[in-house]
Formats: sequence, C-alpha cells, structure tokens
Amino acid sequence: MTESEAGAGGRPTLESVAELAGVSRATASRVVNGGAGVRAALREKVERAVAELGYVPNLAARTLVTRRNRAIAVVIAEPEARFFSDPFFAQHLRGISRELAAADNQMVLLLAEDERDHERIGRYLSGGHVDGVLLFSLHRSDPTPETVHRLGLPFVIGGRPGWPGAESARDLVYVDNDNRGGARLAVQHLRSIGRERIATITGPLDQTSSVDRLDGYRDLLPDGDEDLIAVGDFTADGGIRGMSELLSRRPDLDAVFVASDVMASGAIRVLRAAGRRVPEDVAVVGFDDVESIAAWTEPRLTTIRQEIEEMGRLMTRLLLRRLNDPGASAPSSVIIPTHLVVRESA
Amino acid sequence: MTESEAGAGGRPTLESVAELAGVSRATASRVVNGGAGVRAALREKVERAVAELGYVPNLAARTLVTRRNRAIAVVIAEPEARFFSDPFFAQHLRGISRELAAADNQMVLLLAEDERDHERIGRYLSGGHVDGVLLFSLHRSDPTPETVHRLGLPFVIGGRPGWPGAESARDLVYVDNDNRGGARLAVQHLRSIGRERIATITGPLDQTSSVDRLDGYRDLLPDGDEDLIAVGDFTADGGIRGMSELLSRRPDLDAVFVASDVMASGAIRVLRAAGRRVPEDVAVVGFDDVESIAAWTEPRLTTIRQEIEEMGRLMTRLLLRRLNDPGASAPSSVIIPTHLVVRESA
DNA sequence: TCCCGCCCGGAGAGCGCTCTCAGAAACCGG
DNA sequence: CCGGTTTCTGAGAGCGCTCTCCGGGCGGGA
Repeated sequence: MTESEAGAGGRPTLESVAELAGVSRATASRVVNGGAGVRAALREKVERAVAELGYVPNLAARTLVTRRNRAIAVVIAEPEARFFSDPFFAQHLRGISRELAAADNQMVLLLAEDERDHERIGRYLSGGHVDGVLLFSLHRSDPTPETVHRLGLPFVIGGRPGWPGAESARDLVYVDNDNRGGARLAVQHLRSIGRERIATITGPLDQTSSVDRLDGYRDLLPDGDEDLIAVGDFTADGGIRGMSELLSRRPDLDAVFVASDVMASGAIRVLRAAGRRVPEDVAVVGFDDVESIAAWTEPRLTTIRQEIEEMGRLMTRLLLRRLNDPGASAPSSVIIPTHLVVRESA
Repeated sequence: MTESEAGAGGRPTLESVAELAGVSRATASRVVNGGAGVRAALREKVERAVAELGYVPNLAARTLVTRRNRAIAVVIAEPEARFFSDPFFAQHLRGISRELAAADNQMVLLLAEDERDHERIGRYLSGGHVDGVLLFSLHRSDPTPETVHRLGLPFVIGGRPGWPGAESARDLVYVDNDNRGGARLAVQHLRSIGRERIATITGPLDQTSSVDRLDGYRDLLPDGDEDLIAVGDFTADGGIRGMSELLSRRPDLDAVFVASDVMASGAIRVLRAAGRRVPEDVAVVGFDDVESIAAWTEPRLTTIRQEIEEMGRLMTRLLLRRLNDPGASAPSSVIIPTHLVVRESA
C-alpha cells in the first residue's frame, strides 16, 4: 500500500521538481545545491516544489558526475581483539559518527579478519565509492595502507603506524594518544607515593602503543632491571601470566605499571592470590581507563585515561579537511594527551 | 606520482575495457556481470582486458540504472548506552559484517543520538542509498521503523520490538535472543541448587529484553513476592541500588537472578559489603555472558549466554533473503536459544 | 542446397544529475 | 531612450553503466 506510493519507481526526480516549479532542471539543481545565483522568487518556488514532492537527490546520479561520494570508509583490522573486547571500538565509532554527521557524510564500515577480507576491501576501495579512509590498528603486514596510498585516497591512521619508514613518509597523517607520556605519568605517580621497585607488564610489542608505553616507562627508569619487565598481550590471561612471572623473578617488587586495564585486572587477581595487598604491598596502575573494568576491580584501579572518542573525532576532522582542500599539504599528526586517574590501587 | 597513475580521472571504464578487448560495451558488461551468453573465446579476451587495466566497475553508475546499491544500513539508536559499554555492539557488527561480506554487500553505519540525528537518518534512508536496513535497540519513540516502513525499505529488527501492535504487524521481522527462556534457565538452576527465596533485578522495563527476562522469572515463580523484584537499568550502579533495595526488603533472600552481567557485578559487590558470601549465602546468576565481566567477578559469574554475533548474522541473512526475493512473504521472526553457563556464583 | 530458428553480439537509449555555454533579461550610465 | 554590462536562466551534453531490441551468423532439417 504505502509501498506503491513511495517505494517502487515513484521517487521524484529533479525533473519533476523543475516541472512543478515551472523552471528548468538546471535552476532546480542550483537551488537544491545552495541556491547561489537564483533570484529569491524562483528559489522559493523550487523550494516549495521540493517540499511538496518530498524530493531527495539521488546520490548515485550526483556521484556519477561530481565524483564525490560524501562517504568515507572506516577500515578496522580485526585480529586486534582489543577492538572487540574493549569499548574502544564503540567509542571510536561514536566519535567518528558525530563528526561525520556534522559534515553530512556517511560512514562505511569495513572489518577485516583475514587475507581475503583485505583483498575484498582493497577492491572496494578501488571502486571509488568513498572519498577517504580512516584506518585503524595496523599491524605490520596489513596491506591496506599501501593500497590506499596507491589509489591516491586521502587517509588518516588511528594510532602511530609502526612499519619501517612510516614516520618519515610525507603525507602520512595519524592521530594517537600520548602513550609514552601516559606511561611516564603512571611511573611518576608510583614514585611519588614512594615506590622504588616498579615493574611493568607490557602489551604485545609488535604494536606501537605497547612499545610507546614501555618507552615511557623506561624514560623514567633508564637503568631499570630487565627482570622488572614482563611482556603481555593485552588480555586478562596475559596479565595473569605477566604478574606471576614478575612475582617469581622479583618477589620484592612494590609496584607495577600494567599497560592495559584488562591485564591489570588479571594482575590484581594474581597479587591477591599471592597474598599481597593492593595497594599496600604492591601498587598497581593500569592504562586505558575502561569504565567497566577500572571502576570495578577491587580495589578500584588507578589508571591512565585516554580520550578515545576525541581521537575518532580528530581523525575524522583531519580527514575531512584533507578532502575539502586536496591541494594543501598534509596536516601534521596529532598526539592527544593522556592523564592520570587516581582511584584506589595506587 | 602514483596519484596521477591511478587516482585523478584515470580510472578505466567499461568502454576502455571493451575497446581493448575488441568487443562492444554491452559484451564487456555481460562478462563483468557473470558472462552468461558470451562465448568462451570472447569472455576470455574481456577478462584479460579487465585484468590488464585493473578495471573496477563504477558502482554509482551501476546503481543509477539497476537501482540496487549492494549496501545496507545499520541503524543504532545510541541512547541505549548498553550498546557502547558492553561488547554487544562490536559483536553484532562483526556478525553483520561477516555475513554481508560473503554476499559482497557493504555496511553503512548510522548512529543516532538525538532528534536531529533521527531526522538526518530518515533523510538519508529516503535517498535510496541502501537496499535494506538493520535496526537495533528501538525504544518506543524511535521514528525510524515508521520511516523505513513508509519508504518500503526491507528491514529486520534486532530485539523484539515493543511498540503497540508490533507483534502482529504483517511484514515485521525481528531476531531476538530467547530472553524469557534464558531467565527460566537461570531460575531453574537456582532452584536446582536448593534456593527458595529467589529475587531478581530487572533491566529498564521500557525495553522488551528486560520485560521478557522478568516474564521468564515469573513463569517459574508465578506467585512470587513482589518484594523480591527490583527494577534496575542495566548499569552497575543500577545493580548496586537494586541489590541494596532487595537486601533491605527481604534480608532472607538466598538467590538473585540479575538481568545483566554488568548489574550483577554491582550486586555482588553489595552482597559482599553486606557480609553475605556468594554463592554460599546468596547465589547469583547474571545474564549476557560478557566475557570481560562474567569471567572476572569474584566469584566468577554464573550467567546466561546469548549468541550476539549469531544474532547479527541471522538478521543479515534474513534481510538479504528479503532483498533477493522481494516477492516472497516476510520470513518469520527468529528467537535464538540462550543457555546457562555455570561458573562459581551459583 | 535452401530455409527457418536459435544464439550471440552490437547499437543505442536512458538512469538522474551537474555544469558549461550561450542567450535572455535586467540594469546602468550617458 | 539606447548600448553595454552584468546577472539569471535554460538547453543540452555527458558521467559510466545496464538492458532491450534487433540483426547477423550458424546449424540442422527438409
């Protein structure tokens, strides 16, 4: 019933708007696109016709001639399980969505899990269906940045890219949280409460975020004992293993900076099982400030907060700026400050 | 450098493929679209040309004539904070993405936060840019289902819709977890371990999932005491408030079915603070089986598991089926079974 | 060998829009 | 009141593709 009325073949075209308004298609088009250079009287007539018919421009037709899609792709390489267990994912998308909506652009979400997906995504991006790309969570082997670059598609990366030469590449723009600075904040805090044997559990070291956090730790403990460093993987299990390791290697440790809240929850568990009180015997600082974890460990987790949503927004803004002004040189990358949130664990 | 080669105006068209292969545009098109009715010799020539030029069809042009976008919209009404704090969101999207990728369709993600967003989304959907819609987490006032229906766009809803008359609407298709059955499972389990004064903390009762879970609880406790029911809101704080309430009203309770894991983590905290041992004094069963919570409460949470990703996949499959066969009557809605995961809390 | 039917390939229209180009209308000063 | 500008408007081409015809070629039956 309603289907026959609005669905099917019945969508009004510019042609019909023009006819109803008694003007040419060109004039109607001008009005629809801002109305510059059209006398007020005509403009109004067209606007009335648009309203009356419920006209909505056909994007496909428009794209065909303008070569502008008003859509950007968000590519997420999924193996980073972190994206799915933490609320990172949602927060990023929310930030992106908000910024995109403000500019009346759409978001096409592309999740990659395996080789075939990357191929599919490459094909899709080659199709010219989007005007730009937001890339996340790259691991070394990800072919997407290369593809995107080859296609000449503007893009912005989330997180500092880690492949060789990335830093120095001219038009490479990324947005990252200040992982290194955050780690320093954590260690500094532990020191300020009098801790002296500060250990750390890192993330997987093939991710720049992990490396940067470890570097931050080392910045303040340049001649620290390597025994105080355990390599984790951003999972709770990793936290458990890391903490057990540390405890057996350096039973005298009095603090630990854990590179993610999830791992920290595992670490705290191990500490308690080992009879160490937190924070009295061992102080713990996490990283991420994931609400659903940090606020719910026992004791509540002192951690480093990062502005995930802000990161998404910023990436989007940078990308849109590049789109609107393709001539301009690449904007410089941005590092978003992190800060310490003190709760009970340290 | 590479930009001039592949970017800019240089993308090969069907025309150029046809020319290189020495056939007409029509034949090239036939090959690109499956090659039915083209002799093998010609087909091969075209395929070679496609490969050589790196031809990728221009979707905008294709859409313009076929009226098929090979894209579907995923609309998520965001105020359901649950979608962002729990990993639900990501899991759903993953399921959808997988199924969509298999059918070579794209996902356009639309997040709605306020009135203006709904308007924007309505406009976008009217634009005919997507072939179908996946709707999530509807609250009563959400205008989107109405819009989508008016546009004659095929759609599938995630979660049982709650507005009046929804159930009986002809072409309304939804996919939901068996909330009611899951709740029954929970209560049944509590009974089987000998509990007799079983309370519950519900979700917000304007959501069908909450209502259904409460109904399941009541199914097994038809003449239960209303004092044993506290209304929560799916947040940890809600769990705290609910549990405190229950404890003061019925200090003799020996079990509680909490309608979400997040709330359960709050509830357990309250119980422990009140000196009740879990599960010895009070057994707790949650709902959702959110890994990052259920496996990390102390004690680990016994809960009802739902297959979120499967739900996303199923929704997508149903939608695609409708798209491919618009004539067929609406498929019937699907309820995905939930099951009990026994850990330590009950 | 001829004719009919079938299959394959090509010509061309047209999807809905933008944008250039040129002509019409309005406006100014002289 | 007229010519020269300047401002508006309309005609029409064309974006890249699909799909409907239609004609040509080929095979088989008479």
